[in-house]
This record gives sequence, C-alpha cells and structure tokens, in this order.
Amino acid sequence: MGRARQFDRNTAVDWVMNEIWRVGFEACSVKSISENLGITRSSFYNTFESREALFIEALHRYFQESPDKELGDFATKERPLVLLCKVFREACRARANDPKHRGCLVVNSISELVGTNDILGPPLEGTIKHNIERFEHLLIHSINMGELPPSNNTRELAFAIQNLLIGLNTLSKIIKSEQQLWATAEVTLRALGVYRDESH
Amino acid sequence: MGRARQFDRNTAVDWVMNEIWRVGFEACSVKSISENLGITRSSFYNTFESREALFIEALHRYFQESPDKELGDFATKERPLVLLCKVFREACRARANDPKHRGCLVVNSISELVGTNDILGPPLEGTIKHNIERFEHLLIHSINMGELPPSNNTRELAFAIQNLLIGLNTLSKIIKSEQQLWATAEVTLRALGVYRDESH
DNA sequence: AAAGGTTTGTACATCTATGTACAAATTAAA
DNA sequence: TTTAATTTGTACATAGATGTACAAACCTTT
Repeated sequence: MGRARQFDRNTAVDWVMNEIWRVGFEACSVKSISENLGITRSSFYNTFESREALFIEALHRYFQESPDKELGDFATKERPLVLLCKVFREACRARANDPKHRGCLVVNSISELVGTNDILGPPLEGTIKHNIERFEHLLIHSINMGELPPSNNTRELAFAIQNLLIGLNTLSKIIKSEQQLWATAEVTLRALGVYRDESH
Repeated sequence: MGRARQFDRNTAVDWVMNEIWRVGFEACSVKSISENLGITRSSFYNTFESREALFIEALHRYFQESPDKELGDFATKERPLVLLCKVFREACRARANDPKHRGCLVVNSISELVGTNDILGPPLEGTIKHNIERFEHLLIHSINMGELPPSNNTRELAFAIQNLLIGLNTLSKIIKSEQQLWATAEVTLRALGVYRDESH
C-alpha cells in the first residue's frame, strides 16, 4: 500500500555519511543532498525526519565501520592491549589510505558542532566520554589478566589514549603518510606503556 | 584626504577572530559580521580584501595570543623542556578557562577547512608543519644542553608532542575541567620523557 | 571654498536555503 | 476496480548570502 520509494534509502544514508564526513554537517544542505541523490527536497523531508535526525543515523552507520569499532567487545579477547594497538594501527592505516583524507567523522563533527549545535553537540560529547570509559575498562581488564602491571591511574591513562586517538584523526588530514602517522602513534603508545604487538 | 572610517579596524579584526573561533569560518558570513560590527557590507568589502584575507589577518592576531606563542624563542631559554611544559600547562589553563570552550582556532579551522578550502587549507597545514619543526628544534636544543638524554627519534617525538597538543585542544571542548585536562597532558608528557617542572 | 579622495548607504541582480502545502502519480490491498 | 496510503513534483513565502554599482556623505588639503 502506497507508492514505492524511487531511491534506495540505505544508499542515501551512506552517501550522506560520506558527504558530511568530507565537508561537514552545515555544508550539507537539504538542497545539495537532494540534488546529489537525484531526488526532490520533498522526498527528502518525507523520508527523513530532519537533517539532524539523518546525521544521527549517519553517525550510527559510521560507528559500524569506524576503526575503533572492535573496542566494544574486548572482554572476549585474551590480550586487550594487543587489540588496542591493532585498533590504533588500523586507524592509522584507514586515515592515511582515505584518498580524500577526511580524518574522523566524529572528531570533525566535534570541532564543528560541540558548543554551537544544541541537538548534535551532546551526543557527540557522549560518544567521546563513552569511548574514554571503554578505554578505561579495557585497561582494567588488561591489568586483571596480568598483561599490564597494576596502576592506579587507569583513568588518566584512558584519557591520554583517547586524546592520542583524537590527535591522530586530526593530524591525518595533514600528515598523509601511514608510516609517519603510525610512528607518531607508536612512540606514544610505547611511552604510555601500553604497546603490545602481535608476536608474543 | 578622504572620509574617515567610522569604526575601528583593529577592534573589527579582533571581533572576527573571536567569532570565527567560536562558530567557524563558514558560519561567519560577511552579512553577519557586518551586522554585528554595526557597519554595512559595503564598508566591509571596502575595508577588507575578502573574507579569506580577513581570516588570515585574524589568524596572525590569534598567534600573538595563543598559548604556544612562547615556543618561538626557546633559544634564549636555558631549560627548553621547562618552557615546553609551561606551554602545555598554559594551554590547559587557557582552554579550560575559556567560558565558551572554543578549543583552538587553528585546530578548529584545520578540521573545517583543510581538504575543502584551497585558499585557507594550505596555510593552516603549514602552521602545523612549522610547529612540528619548532618542537623538534626545541628537543635538539634540549639535548645539546644536556637537559634531555640524546636520542635519534626527535622527529617522532616532535610529532607526538604536536599530536598531544592537537588532541588536548579538541578534547577541551568536551573536558572542561582544567585539572582533568592537565592530568591528560601531564601523563603523556611524563611518559614521553619530556616532563620537567619549575623546581630544579 | 573648491577639489579630490575615501567611506557609507542603498539598490540591484542572482543565488542558496528552509519549511510547508497540495495536487498528481503510483502502488498494494480490499 | 475502487480505495487507501504513500511518494513525487511543483509552488509559495520567506530569509540569508554574494558581489557589484553608484550616489551621497564626509574629511583633508590646496
């Protein structure tokens, strides 16, 4: 019942995710999105609640392919720090190999929206705060498994690790060599005492 | 000769610097700038070459008050790492105490403009690359003075330090406690072996 | 006081952007 | 095949943004 949509909603969300990633949220108007998708603004408003709602949806899509997606289930891993380093390794690889060097959608969006957009700022803040907690839990897990010596500053360490990741994501817009980027990550990870590589 | 300007050019540049810092370059239209300065767009175009030229001017103004301005003349200092740590300390203080939590104008602008604005992207990239060189020179200077043990990875270390600073500037939009921010900086600086405090 | 130069105010033309409204087209079910 | 639901196309009303053009206002020097 009802006329069928003449475009693929999924493809649309994907395209919008990539476009916001490239040019930012505010540069992505309903008009430009619609024109690029080959639909009318009418269809846009009909399919998506609002530009903000679509952004949130694109953000969730992004999470599914972001380099740190695997940090979610570290509990199953026997060596959390190996996982952590793999994530950083993968982040450097992904950022450097993005032909458009767009950095990270979340970090870009934080720069653009936190403090100025009351709807999108809070969930973006939440993403980072949640990430910091994930890092801290991973560290605690690592200590419990004897992979990392006990310490009482897991919180600060988690902050430092999140900060390193944010920095790399921004730096990747300027430093386009994967080696250079990874060297930056590695020296910091080693210094923080959380570097573990594949080999035992 | 000629009618006198009815507004203070200097004050205008200052206001624009602060506004771009808060909302970003693209959100700062000639119309909104003019209205806020209480001048006509006509006067704006007459006084400033273009929005881009004004941004460059605002950027130079920013450099004069940015927390890392003192990194320029480390050659005169006898303890470069003490200076370095002071700069990070001051950066955390300044970012946390900004009531609007705007982060850093340069880092914000890199997120927004590098890769999409052909005029403003390159000078922003240049700023970071130049900064990395400053950090490396400071490290070499520090080694030469016996403040830091010799090492052959000053370049990677310089990258890591710049990366730390970029991260902190973005993180400061979310983490508003100066203590929290500084704890993040300090743990990384210590880990990297470049932490030196005031006391001998 | 006249002249020359600079700034201001206003206008024009064009384009982008938003949100709503409603008729036309299309689809599936009754 | 009518009905009901949904999408699409078009239109309207409004506002923001850009860049240029030119007359009016103003200041300083001659």
